[in-house]
Amino acid sequence: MMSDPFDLDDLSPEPAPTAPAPHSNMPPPYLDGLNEPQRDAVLATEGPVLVLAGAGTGKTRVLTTRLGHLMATGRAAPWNILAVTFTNKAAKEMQERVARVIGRPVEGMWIGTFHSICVRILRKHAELVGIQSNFTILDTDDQIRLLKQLIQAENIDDKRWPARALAGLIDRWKNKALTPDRVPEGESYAYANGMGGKLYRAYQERLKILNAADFGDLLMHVITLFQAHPDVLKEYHNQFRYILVDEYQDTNVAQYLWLRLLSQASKNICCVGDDDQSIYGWRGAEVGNILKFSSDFPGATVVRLEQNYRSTGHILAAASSLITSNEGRLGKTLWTDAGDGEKVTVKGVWDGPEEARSICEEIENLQSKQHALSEIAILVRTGFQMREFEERLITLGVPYRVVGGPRFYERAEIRDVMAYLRVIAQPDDALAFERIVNVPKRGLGTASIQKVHGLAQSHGVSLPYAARMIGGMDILRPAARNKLSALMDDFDRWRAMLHTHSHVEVAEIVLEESGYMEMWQNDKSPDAPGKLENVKEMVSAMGEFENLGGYLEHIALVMENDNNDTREKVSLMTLHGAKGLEFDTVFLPGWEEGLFPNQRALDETGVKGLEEERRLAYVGITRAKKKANIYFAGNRQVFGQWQSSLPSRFIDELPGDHIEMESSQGLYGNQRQSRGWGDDFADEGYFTSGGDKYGPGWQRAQSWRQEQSFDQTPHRGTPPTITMKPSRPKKKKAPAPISDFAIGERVFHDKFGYGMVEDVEGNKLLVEFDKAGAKRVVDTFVTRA
DNA sequence: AAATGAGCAGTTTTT
DNA sequence: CTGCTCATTT
Repeated sequence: MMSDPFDLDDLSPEPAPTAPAPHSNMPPPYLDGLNEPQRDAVLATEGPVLVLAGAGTGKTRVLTTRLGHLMATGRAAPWNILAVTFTNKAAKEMQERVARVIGRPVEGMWIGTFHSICVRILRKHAELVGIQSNFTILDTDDQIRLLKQLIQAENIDDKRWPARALAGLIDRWKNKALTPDRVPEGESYAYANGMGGKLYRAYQERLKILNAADFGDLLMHVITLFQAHPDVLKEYHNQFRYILVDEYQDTNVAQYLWLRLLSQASKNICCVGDDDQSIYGWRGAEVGNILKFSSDFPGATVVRLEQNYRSTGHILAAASSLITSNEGRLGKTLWTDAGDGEKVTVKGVWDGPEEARSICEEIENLQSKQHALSEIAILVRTGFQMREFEERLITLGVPYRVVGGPRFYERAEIRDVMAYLRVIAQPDDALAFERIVNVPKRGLGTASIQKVHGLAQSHGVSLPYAARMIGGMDILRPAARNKLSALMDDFDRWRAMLHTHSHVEVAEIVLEESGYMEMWQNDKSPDAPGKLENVKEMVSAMGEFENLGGYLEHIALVMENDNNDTREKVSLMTLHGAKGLEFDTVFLPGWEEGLFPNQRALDETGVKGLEEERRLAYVGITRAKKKANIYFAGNRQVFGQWQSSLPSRFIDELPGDHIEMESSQGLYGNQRQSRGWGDDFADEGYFTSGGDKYGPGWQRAQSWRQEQSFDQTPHRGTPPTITMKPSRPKKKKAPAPISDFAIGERVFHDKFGYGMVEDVEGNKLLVEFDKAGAKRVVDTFVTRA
């Protein structure tokens, strides 16, 4: 056992600060295969360290090896280490990979998201910040509903001043760790003529009464706690000797303060990040944090990881060159020894639908060449772009998955079930009670609940408590009163069952007896079956938890929708969702001015916004291991309006040597003479800003525009779809197997819902869907209804 | 208290 | 063109 460098059992309780490595004459085996800077990053254990880890440079490997190294050399016991991430996924991955490095599961190490670690700390010291240890965690939905009540209580027109806006404002304050009394005077005026601050204060008061905290509070309360109670902070100083932070470029002010407080004694803080991949500025992330790391943490060691193990040369060159257009970078140049590979292609197409056809056709092509679908991704800038790809993929019968749709726990049905369970677990949970008091419909509408609210207020009791009181009073109409009393009795009965039944059984009984399951069973909408599935899945997942409380905490903070669907699928997601992922082949559609860079980002934050969009482009390209395909369309339907669009300025910024310009078939060789586009756009002054305006990228885009020599004026209603349609060679496919669906049959489709088969052609069906209208679908995508 | 219709806004997203 | 909220009906 002495030969095991990770033998933690031998650790003395007070590890010597500079314990020698177990094999002092020989580098420990876990350093094998690390390059020079990676080793530096692992071995620089003491003092502040910033690891600038470019895309695909082995960041996670460095992080986990570093953790292993700290333990192997006896510098720290697992519980002396705090490792913070942003997402549960990242935390989980780190946990697993550390286990792999040290060859056994890690126990006692604090690995988790900022939020989950804060909850852990807060549960211990909640009273010191004015709440109780069993506080509930509110999500955005609860937050909005609560704020709405407060806004209405102040007689503010919630149409003019939506609760959403106030929630955003409060979030921004919390992101900066500004408690109500620290909000700058002027900022209060950003909402309802100066009511912002007052409402914020009222909201915080209300949360205390409800014994609840929202996501922002989790961090802010811990900061307040540490600032007001140095003795508590000291406990954590003693415990956390080494702190590691992943994705440091995404931290906000509050997180930065939090980290500074925790690291101020040991100074051993290691932050890993990439300023070029900072894409969350709009939600409070401060690129500034990573840019000023060295001055924030004096004496910091900075290590750059620049050797990329993911992509081939042309891809890296294109991305690197693009990102140099940004100012104020820490500077990094990715390189690879993997060879040039294929150039990045840039392809112009006529319009959105053609873009979808072109990309999906290429995907079919790759599929026929035995490329794995799981190694192909379509990365869009905004959600609405997904639709045309989905439709196209469905028609072609290419399996796909949408990554990062609505979170599992954000779905209405999941939140309903949670609310039921919360009311059972915590009888005074007013928000949960309010959510499900009339779900399913029990004749307890807003009018009745308003009266219960009134009673609760006048007696200073919780809403559920007042609901129980009101049964013996003459406030509600008898019908409503009886319904409410019956419901309250049900709650008591179900609660009592927790002593005699397992929590899974109780959940099943509650959902059955409350009529909740029945409600969805009777629902004829296309997504009702899916919702029932989700509910069942949720209940079965409960079995993995000891008790209801543990489950509720998990679902509030951690629940992820891991699709345990392992079928080969194309991934469809936003660029944001793609960060940290990689694929052999990546399609990047919609590189058009206004869409990408997004006009709104430009309007709202100007150059800052533009640079963030550019980083997003950089993230997009660097997801590709072997091939990146960029697309732009000349016309696009946005909100039902056809608009002509210009190729993105990012296309102009790509280096000519590393890209290949393609044009859609049939768009070449048009007889008509160049007029229109190029000139018009020049007139609009689009290409008149910036230095290298007439670079190779411009010429390519320009010549493309000339090839599109249609009789078309920009900004006109509908594009002339007629003669311009490129005549694509028809694919010759083997005759499709005959479907066993018959005309007139009722079918169900995951996406389009219920419908009737109108026609059958091979394995493709023409279905008239009740909601979605007529669609062509492949028979394997529908089931008999 | 539920069912229709008008009106309107409409990025990116984790916890 | 959606998909949602709110107000007006029944």
